[in-house]
Order: sequence, then C-alpha cells, then structure tokens
Amino acid sequence: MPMRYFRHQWRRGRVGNATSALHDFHKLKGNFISNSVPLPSINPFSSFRLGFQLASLHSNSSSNGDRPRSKFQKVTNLDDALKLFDEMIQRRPLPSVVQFNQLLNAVTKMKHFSCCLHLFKQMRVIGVPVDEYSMSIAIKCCCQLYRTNDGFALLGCCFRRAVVPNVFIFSTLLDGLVLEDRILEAERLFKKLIKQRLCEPDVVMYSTVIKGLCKFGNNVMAIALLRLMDERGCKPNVVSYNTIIDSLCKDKMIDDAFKIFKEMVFDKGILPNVITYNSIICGLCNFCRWEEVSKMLKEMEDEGISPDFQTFNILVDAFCKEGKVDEAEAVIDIMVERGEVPDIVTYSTLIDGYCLRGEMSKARTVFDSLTSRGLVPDVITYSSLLNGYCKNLNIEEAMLMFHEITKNGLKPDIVTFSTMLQGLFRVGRCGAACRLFDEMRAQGQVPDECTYRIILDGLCNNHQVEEALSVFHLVGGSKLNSDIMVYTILIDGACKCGMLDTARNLFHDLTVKGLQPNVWTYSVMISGLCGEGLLTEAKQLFQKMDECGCPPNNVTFRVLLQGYLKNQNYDDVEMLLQQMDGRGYSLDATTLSLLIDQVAAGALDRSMLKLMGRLVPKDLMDTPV
DNA sequence: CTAGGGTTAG
Repeated sequence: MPMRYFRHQWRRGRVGNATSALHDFHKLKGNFISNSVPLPSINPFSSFRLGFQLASLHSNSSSNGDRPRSKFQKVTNLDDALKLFDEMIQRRPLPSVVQFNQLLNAVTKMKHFSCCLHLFKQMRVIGVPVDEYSMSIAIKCCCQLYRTNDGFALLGCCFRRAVVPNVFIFSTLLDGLVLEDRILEAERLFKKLIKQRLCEPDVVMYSTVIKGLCKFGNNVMAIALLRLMDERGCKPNVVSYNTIIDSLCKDKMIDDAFKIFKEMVFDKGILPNVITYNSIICGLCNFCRWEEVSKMLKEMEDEGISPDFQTFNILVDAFCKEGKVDEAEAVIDIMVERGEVPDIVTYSTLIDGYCLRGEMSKARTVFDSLTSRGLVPDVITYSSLLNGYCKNLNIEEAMLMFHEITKNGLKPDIVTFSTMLQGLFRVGRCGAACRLFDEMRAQGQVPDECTYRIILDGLCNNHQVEEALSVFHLVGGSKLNSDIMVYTILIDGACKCGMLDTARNLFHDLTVKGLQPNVWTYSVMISGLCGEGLLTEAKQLFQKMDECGCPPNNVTFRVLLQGYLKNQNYDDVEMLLQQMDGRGYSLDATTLSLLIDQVAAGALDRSMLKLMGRLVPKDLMDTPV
C-alpha cells in the first residue's frame, strides 16, 4: 500500500488517516505553513551517543536456545521445500501428517502463502489426513493473502472432516478479519465463540481482538478488554501490553502509553522488551520529545535490552526529519559498529533527510554508494531521490531519475507518478504533467485520491481552475469527489482566480453532500471572502466555526486579520488579537508586519503593541521585521 | 514432534 505521501503517518496502516491528510495539506499549501516546531539549539542526543558507545562494549550475543531441528523445519528455500514434498508423496507408506505439517509451516515462514495452499490442496487430493495443525496453517495462508473468506470455507471443511476447530484456528481467523479491517465481524465472531463456548479464549486470542480494537482507534475498549481478560483469569502478557502501548503512541497519547507501561512493569511485574521500547521511542520521536527519548534509551541500556535494527532506523528517521542528517549518519555508524547491517530503508531515509535539506549532491552520493554496499535501490529509493529533485525544482534531474527506474527493470508506482506530476506542476509544466498522467493510466496505474489532489491543486496553482473543475465534474460521484481536501483545493483555487461565486457554490455543495468542512476549508473560504472585501460575510463564517465544533486555528485568525488590515477595517483587530492571546496562538511575520505598518501609519493605536509583542513567537524575535 | 497475537521505515 503506498504510504509515502506523508512524512508523518501517525496512524500508519489504520482505518482513516485524517491527520496525515492534514499534514499532506501542509505540504501542498506551502503558503500556510508557519507553525513548524522549533529545533532545540543544543544537540539533544549528545548524552546518549556516549550511551551507545558504552553499550557497544556489551557483547551482542544471540540467544542460543536452539533445539535440534528436523529436516522439514530446516528447509530455507522454496525449491528444496517443493522437492522434499514431491519426494514425500512418493513414499509408501506416506509420511506422517506431522512431517507434512512441519514442511507446510516452513513454507509459510518463507511467506510463500499461495504455494503453501497449493501443497495443502495436493495433500488432500492424495489423501493425506489433515488435522488441526494443517488446517490452521492453511487458514493462516488464506488470511495472509487477504482471503479470509476462503479461510472460513476451510473452517467448513474442518467440520466435515471431523477436525475440531480450536483456539489456534479461531485466533487465526480473527486475525484475518482484523487484517482486512473487518473489525465488526471480528468482534461478532469473538463474542459468538465465548457465548457458544466454541473455545476458551487464551492470551493470544484476547491480544488479537485487542489489536483489532486498537486498529479501529478504540483504545478505551482495548484497555477494557485487557482488564476483562485479567478478571477472567487470563493474564495479559507483554504482547497484550505492547499492542496497547503502541496504539496509544500512534494516537498521540504518549502519556497514557506511559501509564500503561508503568502498570505493566510495576503492578503486573511484566518486563518490557525491545518492541515495547521501540514503540515508545517512536512515539516520542514523533513529538520531538528528545529528552525522554534519551531517557528511554538509557533505561533500555540499564535493563540490559539492546537497541535493535529497528531502534536505530527509528532514530535515523527522527534525526532526518529534524534536518539533523549528521546525527543520522552518526547513528548509522554506531549501528554498524554494533554489528547491525543498515538496509535499503535506512539509506533511503538518509537520502530523504538530505533531500529535505536541499543537499541534493549528498543525497546523490548516498544513492550512488548503495551498489558498493551490496544494496539494490528499489522503486521507493528512486522515488525519494526523484522527490528531492522535484522539491528542489531540478525537474530535469527528476525526469532522468524517473526514466532510470524503468531502465533498471523496475516499475514506477503510483507514488512515483504522483511525485513526478507534482514536480511538473510546480514548475508550471502542465502540458507535460497531463501527458504523464495519461501515460500513468496507460500503464495501468489507477490514480488515488492523492494523485487526484495533486492534479487539481496543480491545475489551480497554474491558473487553470476551469480545467480543474472539469476534471472534478468528470470524476463525478466517485469517492474522490467526496473528499474534503479536494473541495478545499478547488475552493482555494477558485478564490485565488477571483471566481468567488464558484467557491461559494462549492462550499455550499459540500454541506449538501454531508461533508464536514475542516479548519482549512473555512480558512480558505474566509481568505477568499476577505480578498473580495466581503468582511461581514467572512466574519459571519468565522463565528460559525466555533458553533460547528471546528474552532478557528492560528491560520484562520491570521487570514481574517490580514483581511481586515488590507481592507482598512480596524474595528475588530484588537478583539481578534485578544482572542488569539487567550487561545495561546501566535502571529506570523507577514501579519505582524502588516500590523506594525498600521501602527506606524497611525491607523492602529500604539497601545496594541504590547499585545502584539506577546503574540510574537520567540524565533521570530531574532529576525528583524 | 507440527499451528495463532505485538515494534520501525524510505
């Protein structure tokens, strides 16, 4: 699933992603960005870099609890497995079902699910008796292939074959439902299992349902189930807790995550593991809570838990997003020192970090070094670099990159195309963009809502609002047209081209469609009204926001303020500033300079300067206005 | 003897 549009993907892989969409909008609308998180001036990681080096003195011994393995479990490549299978079915008498199960399991571990299903089918044809074990493996394969319904069909076979489905089989099916986002069905099945006493749920089954609830964003219910299982005598373990901790972190509820973490450790005496720490560290990184990240790393070390490959990748990513590529490089060095091998993701992240800083030649150097490291760039790596070139307006180099993908036997995916489209629009090459769009569809890539937004936004920004509207109407009633972002883009485009009536109609349309305007939609509409001098209407809309449960944010206030100032309407300015102060909002450079101009011109009273001063963020103080 | 659940990422 392409998830690369957004740098901050709090709810990765979950149902709904409103937050990421907002972030995307941030990216699309550079003109609105002004509340970036200030970087700490001191290096927050200096303390634990030392920590890593100390930790690296510990030997990196792997656990050695390996029992002797049968030859069926030892098979590590598919060809060997298939050969062995053929040999097994020739034998008379046939090998036991246990041996077949071991082989099936080995194939599943290699993630060759459809192959495993094929073997399973053959077993049944030949008449190897299948049991609970083979059934659960086969069902797992169905589920992993997003064919949970086929899994249920196999469950039917269980009954016919007098195989009694057990807690393993039902857990697998529940997991399949969760994987396909069929949470309600999962809940229903779970309740049925308990009510009809079809099996006694154990810790794995409870954890699976907890995962489902978390995936649906229902942390409260997930925690309730955690309590319930405990009450029913099924002790939650570290996995049950990790599931919830991770979910809370993804939902920005880090402090709740800490609460559950402490409960796990201090009340239940369950030891956290590296996964627990990775979840929390990742959550903290997403919020730039560096000191706590540092603390957690220290704590890990004290507990004798080594950071693993994923811990390092999280840190590399965090540093890159903060623009601290040198630190990211340092983490990679430590990683190597400790015997972990950075993979293509690690380096792609690094490339992205350099691109973000506009250091394209360094990004390129990393890219070019991949082959010598024995790594093969994939589509995503190419797209990262391509994205960098686009963002830094080097469209020629981006195009070269784009062609390089096909030359190397890879297929540009929907994200690659969308990135390239965005780049072309950004430099005003609409014709080329439209041709690329045709090529994309010719290659069988179906544009998604993000591609669609890029195209509409691109057209609008190049003064082709009519064109954008006709694309919009062409797509008609599809789900693409039930997207609040799309409406916001069009409303913005229409406003900027002086088509206020069109903008108003669109704004009206979306309420008719039952779509809820968000704070951006309101801001864009208010900005448009102000641009036409319709201050009363703008003010009315602004006041409606609180009533509609969509309170104005920083941007809305600035937009309205600018509207007042540019239209020489000074009556409400002080009131707005006071409201901003009350809500803890701040002024950006543009609005501030407009205000100061008016004070200088005598249109605004000097007494307001004090209020303005309070609204200026610290980092703006340093730069002269 | 053999089967089910939790982490990161471009």
